[in-house]
Amino acid sequence: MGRTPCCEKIGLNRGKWSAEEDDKLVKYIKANGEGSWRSLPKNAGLSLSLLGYYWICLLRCGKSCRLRWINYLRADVKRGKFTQQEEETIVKLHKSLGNRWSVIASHLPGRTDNEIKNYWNSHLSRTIYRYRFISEATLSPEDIIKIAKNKGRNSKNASEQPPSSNATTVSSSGTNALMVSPINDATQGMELLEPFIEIDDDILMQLNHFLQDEDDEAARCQNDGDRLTNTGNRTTSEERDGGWGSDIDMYGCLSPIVSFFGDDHVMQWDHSGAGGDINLWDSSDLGIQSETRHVW
DNA sequence: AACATACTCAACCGCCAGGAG
DNA sequence: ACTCCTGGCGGTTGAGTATGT
Repeated sequence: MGRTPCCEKIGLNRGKWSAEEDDKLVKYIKANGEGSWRSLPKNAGLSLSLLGYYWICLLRCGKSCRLRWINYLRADVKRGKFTQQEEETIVKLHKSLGNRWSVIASHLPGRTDNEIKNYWNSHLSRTIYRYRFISEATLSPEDIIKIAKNKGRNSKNASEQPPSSNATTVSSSGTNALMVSPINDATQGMELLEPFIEIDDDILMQLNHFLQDEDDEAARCQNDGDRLTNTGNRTTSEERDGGWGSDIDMYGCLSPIVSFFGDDHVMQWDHSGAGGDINLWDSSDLGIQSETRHVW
């Protein structure tokens, strides 16, 4: 015999909770305490409705009652916008704990796991993935939050403040061999709305190899006495490779996978599967300029 | 003004662990 | 030892809303 469901699927009252239902639930729990969720709907009177001449049975599921109480009706539930400190705590804890929302919530008094999960999914996660390459090495929680606030459908709005530029410049040394200019260079006037996908480790590795190759090539060019134009602490790519260079600025996951922002153009790359080629194209140039690179 | 698109978040779903019998 | 029940958790959905075109 299989498990009986927590509640009957037929005759359930679903959807938004009415003020009347909230009132009944609060009064019942204040009188009888939490627990016994299965029997609570009936005991609390969250079950009977008069329809014409008939009493009909529309039970709230016990789990639904529990969720409503825990997430919204409890006296100690804090509502409203997350503070800067709370956001930083979420980012830090998520980095170490992952999607263990209840544990994260235990560090944020008054916040529920559901609320934190929603906030993460709608505000912070996309930023993390878009800026994964940068964030893993260089972005502080504060920067991630600032970027998250700067993104969204209003991202074209010039009144929005770009994120801070400190701590976002990395040298071209290191595993990723990236030279990243200050974030605000890239976010100004940029559309950050494209759908994202998570970059898996395989893609990461391939991209890292690709970037390493590019960096090596740049080093060879310098050794060979190629004339490179330096702008501040980075080098433009325009004078070599016909525009495809290693000293590129990478800012995240534009569709389909990731984009690079050079000095005045956007480069995207497409991934054709495990190993093989990636296709680069300059999306800021309507005349499709593309190049295929073998990366494995 | 109307429509399309993107975003938010309350609520639901299925799974799992632990306890009771 | 086994079954069943309950509470708890994380993932997902979809209605409502905001914003862009």
